[in-house]
Amino acid sequence: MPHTHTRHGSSGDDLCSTDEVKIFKDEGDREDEKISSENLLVEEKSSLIDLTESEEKGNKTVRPDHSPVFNKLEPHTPSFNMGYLVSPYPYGNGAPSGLPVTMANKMGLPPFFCHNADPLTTPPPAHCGIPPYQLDPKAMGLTRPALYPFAAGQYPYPMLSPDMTQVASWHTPSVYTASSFRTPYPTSIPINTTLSSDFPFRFSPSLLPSVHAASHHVLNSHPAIVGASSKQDCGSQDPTTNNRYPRNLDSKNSSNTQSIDCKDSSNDKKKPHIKKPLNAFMLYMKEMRAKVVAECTLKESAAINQILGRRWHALGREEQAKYYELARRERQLHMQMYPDWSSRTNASRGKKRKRKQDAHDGGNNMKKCRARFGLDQQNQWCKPCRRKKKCIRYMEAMNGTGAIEDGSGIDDLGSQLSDDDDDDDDDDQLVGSCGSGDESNKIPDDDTESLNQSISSPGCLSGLSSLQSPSTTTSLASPLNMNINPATPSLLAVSTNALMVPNAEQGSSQPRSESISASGSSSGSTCSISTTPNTSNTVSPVTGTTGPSSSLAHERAMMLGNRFSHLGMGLSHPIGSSVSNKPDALFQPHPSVSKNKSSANGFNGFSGSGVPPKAPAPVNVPRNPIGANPRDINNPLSINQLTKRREDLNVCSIAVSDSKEKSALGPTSIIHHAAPHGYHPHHSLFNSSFSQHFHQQLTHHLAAASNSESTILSGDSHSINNGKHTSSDPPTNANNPSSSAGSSETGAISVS
DNA sequence: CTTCCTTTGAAGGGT
DNA sequence: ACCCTTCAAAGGAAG
Repeated sequence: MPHTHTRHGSSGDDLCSTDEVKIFKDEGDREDEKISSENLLVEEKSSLIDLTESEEKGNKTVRPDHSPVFNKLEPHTPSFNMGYLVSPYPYGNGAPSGLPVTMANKMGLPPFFCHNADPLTTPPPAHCGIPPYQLDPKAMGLTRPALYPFAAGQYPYPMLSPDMTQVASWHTPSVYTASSFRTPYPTSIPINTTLSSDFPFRFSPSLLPSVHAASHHVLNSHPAIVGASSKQDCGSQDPTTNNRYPRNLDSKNSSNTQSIDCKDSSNDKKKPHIKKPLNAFMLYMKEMRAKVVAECTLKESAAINQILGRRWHALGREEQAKYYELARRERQLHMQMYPDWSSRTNASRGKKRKRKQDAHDGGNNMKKCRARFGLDQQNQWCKPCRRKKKCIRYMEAMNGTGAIEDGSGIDDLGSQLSDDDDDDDDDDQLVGSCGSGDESNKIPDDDTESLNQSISSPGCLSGLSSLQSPSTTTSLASPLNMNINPATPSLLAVSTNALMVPNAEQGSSQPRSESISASGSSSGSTCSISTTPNTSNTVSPVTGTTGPSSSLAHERAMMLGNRFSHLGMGLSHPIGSSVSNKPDALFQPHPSVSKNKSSANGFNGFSGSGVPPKAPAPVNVPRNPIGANPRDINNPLSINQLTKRREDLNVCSIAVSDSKEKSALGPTSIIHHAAPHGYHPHHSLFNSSFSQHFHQQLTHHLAAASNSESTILSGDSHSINNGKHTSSDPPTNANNPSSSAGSSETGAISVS
């Protein structure tokens, strides 16, 4: 519900786009009220409302005291709940932790977060073993947790000293030089210094300290502006702007948007690129990214984002509410700062749009590796190609976009198609798995297509995930559910089913077996992953026997390993993880359904299988929000691939694959087996043992599987699922009555 | 050097 | 009203 589909058309008038508030209004507000004593969130909200109203009335300059909250920003006010006296970024690397102290506590931020019990002094979470530096209270004003001392490109995890440097440089413009921090609001905009206090964390991180030390920072640093001043490139530092801060620009941003802007608006240099205010999730991401990076050793943002997305869903409603609140404030502030600004302004960068479209049309290079090396040599494919990200997307584009002119697209399409029929087959299956299937399929597939399209996500994979994602239907905050199968624990299953079914039902030209196989092998998310090429030929996906067999099997095994590792990894919640003090939603048996948090829903899937049957199977287990389900195979494959631990698994999986084929079984068997063991709250344990276990299981299955794969699969899935997930399976099966193998696999997948 | 990837949410435009 | 698209952050990877 966070994103209840309440259209904000009017949002413009109503700055407060109360969407979030509305969202949580029912439950969230109540909860907030409950906890209001703690964090005064309610007050804030109300104050915000007032603020908003008053603001709407037109006084942008006069806002100082509107928000008690902001007033609370007063550095020395430990009680402050929403403001960020401390750098919002717990990590020296600049990852924001916009969480208010109280929030931080709730969210389980590491103790050091509140290190001296003085929020102000809170050192940047030297998460990862880096001892929090001691702040000199005297220096408080000056000192600020190393906010952005590092180059954006760096995630200097062990960032420690930065503080010192930062402190030293605090007053110097250079502070922001390399910072990822955004540019300040243009001074042109009349900003009341008091306003500084009003800045929500995103705006304020650097600003907060400013309350004491330098209000001037405030004036200059609105992150939203990627100012014309930004890079030297444009060379046009806005004269009006304080020169000291022009460099605040995020290097990346500056490079990207900026350059564009500069070129485009070379004429009007002064037009700074005003960025969109960050939404709740973005704020969350910004804050948690570093943490995730540290935990997972991932660096690839895409993968990290996937994890973050899961965590976001796993996040308690309250916590989310806070972020929504922050986001709302930020929007408000942004509105105030730039009354004339509209997203369309930035949207003017239609170029990007065109580019994307072009990409869809012509992404020749998408299959480059494929075309070049062929299926046989997948190991030589580039990583994306292996993941089939683009390929998938491409296919989706083809299918989704009305097959792109079939004939017309012949250039690219034709070439590609011609290039790799094999690939296409694969992709087709992928597509099929994704639900779009062939054009032939697609045509009839209104539903499917709609699904795909509705899924804004570019890739099939993402599509699935997004599909899974409550956001499309429900949000985390929302009681999810909404699904076909409330009971279905597995997003994947759901998504898969949803996508798949239409094809199957519509009697697509393709044999159902294919679609199933695709789903099975790929197991959904797997669209990307498993899209193993061979599936096209195989009657049953499971049968690794057909086709590219060894290499494919090998790769598939790897994929499985990766994915599986991912279960342990990305999702794994490090014990020490700051994500939440409260039992990790992801890995805890479902706390209390009573709590009725959406987040709770998140784990159901996992808990469902992972949690010992003893747990009363929530009858109506809502569908897991995207990523909420740790076992969601759909989740970031890339994550696994990027992870260290993954390597181990890969090795295992590889070995296994060498042993031969049947990787397809992997997912199912593995997952199911894992489940029986029950979920170990200690994810470390889970991880470590998990890989071994995984390997063993996989081996076993490989050995045994040769015979009765389908049988085993179905058996496993059902046996395992019988507890909570059974419900999930049935639909799948029901949907895919056709092939036992498919169903079994699907079921297996659904487990995840 | 630019774009992609990936996530969710907000917002605007189009139908 | 609904759907679709773009953009916001981030940083590695690929083109």
